[in-house]
Amino acid sequence: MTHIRTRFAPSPTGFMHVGNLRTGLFAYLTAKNADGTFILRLEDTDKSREVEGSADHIKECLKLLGLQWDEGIDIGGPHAPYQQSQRLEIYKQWAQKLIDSGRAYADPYTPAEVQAFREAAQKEKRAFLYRTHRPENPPTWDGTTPLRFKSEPKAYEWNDDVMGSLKTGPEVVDDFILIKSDGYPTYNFAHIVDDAEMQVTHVIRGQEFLSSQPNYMNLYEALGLQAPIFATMPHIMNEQGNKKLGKRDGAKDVLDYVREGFLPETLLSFIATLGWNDGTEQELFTHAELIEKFSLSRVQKSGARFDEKRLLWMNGQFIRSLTLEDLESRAAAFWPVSASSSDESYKRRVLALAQDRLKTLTDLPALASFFFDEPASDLELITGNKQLSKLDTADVVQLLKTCAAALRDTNDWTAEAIQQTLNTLLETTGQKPGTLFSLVRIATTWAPFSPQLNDTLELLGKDRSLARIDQAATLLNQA
RNA sequence: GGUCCCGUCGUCUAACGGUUAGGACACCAGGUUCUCAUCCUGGCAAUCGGAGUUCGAUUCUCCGCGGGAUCACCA
Repeated sequence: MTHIRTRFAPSPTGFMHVGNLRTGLFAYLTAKNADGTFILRLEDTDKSREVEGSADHIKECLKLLGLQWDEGIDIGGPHAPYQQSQRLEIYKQWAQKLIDSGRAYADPYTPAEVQAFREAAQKEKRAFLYRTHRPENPPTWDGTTPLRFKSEPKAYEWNDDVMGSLKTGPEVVDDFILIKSDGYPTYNFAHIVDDAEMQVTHVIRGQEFLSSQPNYMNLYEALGLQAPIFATMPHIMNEQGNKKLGKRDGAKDVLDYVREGFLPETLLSFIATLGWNDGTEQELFTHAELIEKFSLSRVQKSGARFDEKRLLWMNGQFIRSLTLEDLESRAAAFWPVSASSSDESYKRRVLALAQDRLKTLTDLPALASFFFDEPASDLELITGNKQLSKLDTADVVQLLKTCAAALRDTNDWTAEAIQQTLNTLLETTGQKPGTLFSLVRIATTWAPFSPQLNDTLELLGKDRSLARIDQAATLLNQA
């Protein structure tokens, strides 16, 4: 069994979205499932598109999901450097091999001239092929013009670990640029050199590269290299399902999801199951389970649509699976400002009541602010209530006073004792739970929804609960 | 337009050529002495079309149709 080595090789041209990250995740899982090596390489060969801070962003995203690389930028390794802009000499050496063997030549055309060829082809509704314009006596390459690969077109048939058996005709193989006129290699050249030097065994990448695959195989042959195993990931489609997920149209920064209260565990499980399943009916996976169960052969061939509803559900599931202590540390950044003066044990009790209700951590303020702030009263909650609107205002006030009195006499202020009192009130007042409980709930929280009444009152405390009920009675009297 | 890939409920998906085509999300209905959730129960809902191979095709082949990708001195 050969030692599996995979790599994730993003370019630092902006933020990562779930599509990018999934490619990285599957490369990571392929390696880790086989006790292999996961490499992080930075493909920064296009200086004009480079975005400041992207490299840090990429590393942050990987670390967030626990995708620690074994070799790569920052940490180095036996094939350092892992940043392409620092490997220019290596590409030049490999390029020289191709020049020497007559498989690379200086491209004498200006960009405008190539563009003219392209447009002519387009006009005739043909695919553009550079090699039909290949110069007969190209000048010696001096590094000021692009260096092109001289292809040897042929048909290919190969196996892809995800897509299965694939084949193409010779018409798709073309001469492509190896080294740009600025001295940097193209992706097409650099990644092949690096994968060979770094002994990458499995090349895992998105479907957008499928059509250039024959070119790569032609280059492998020209370089005398054995091609690695290929695994092509299907696209993740946008919410409408009509386009590959991309930054231009709505794809979100992965870190934005964290800012919006999604757990890293959710993101990991969600991204993994977008196009992969383990063949059982399991829906949620931990990091360890993914490593254990992942296999490329169970990756879907067709594109999967990004479904935010499912993400939301999954996040709720993971939130509920956390211990209270864990949830508390995750929630730290999401409390309403009014909670800042509250102590940790109180906040923890609030969380215990909110845990079942959270879909994202950003829901916290809406769910719990009345535990910290005095809520603004909203009589609409009473007048718009189906049960309560049947009663006269005077009756409602009287009811509140009766409740306040009974609760005031409740000495042991626990959820159990409060429930006892509330049950007794049901009997003495003859009201239905839907009327009585709703009234007290609204009077003490002024929220459209809240945790169970006895738990809410217990946590608010006796004094605060009674004060709010009294105030509600006063307010209604004035209305 | 050329080339390549893909095609099971609305969505994500399961099904050695033999299943009443299964699960999950979403949605709908009911239950859990109050709201909102959670949780539980039930419901709705799919093999793109046509040929062929076969005793038998979601599954294999071909032709359509539909969707996507690609055709850069971007990756």
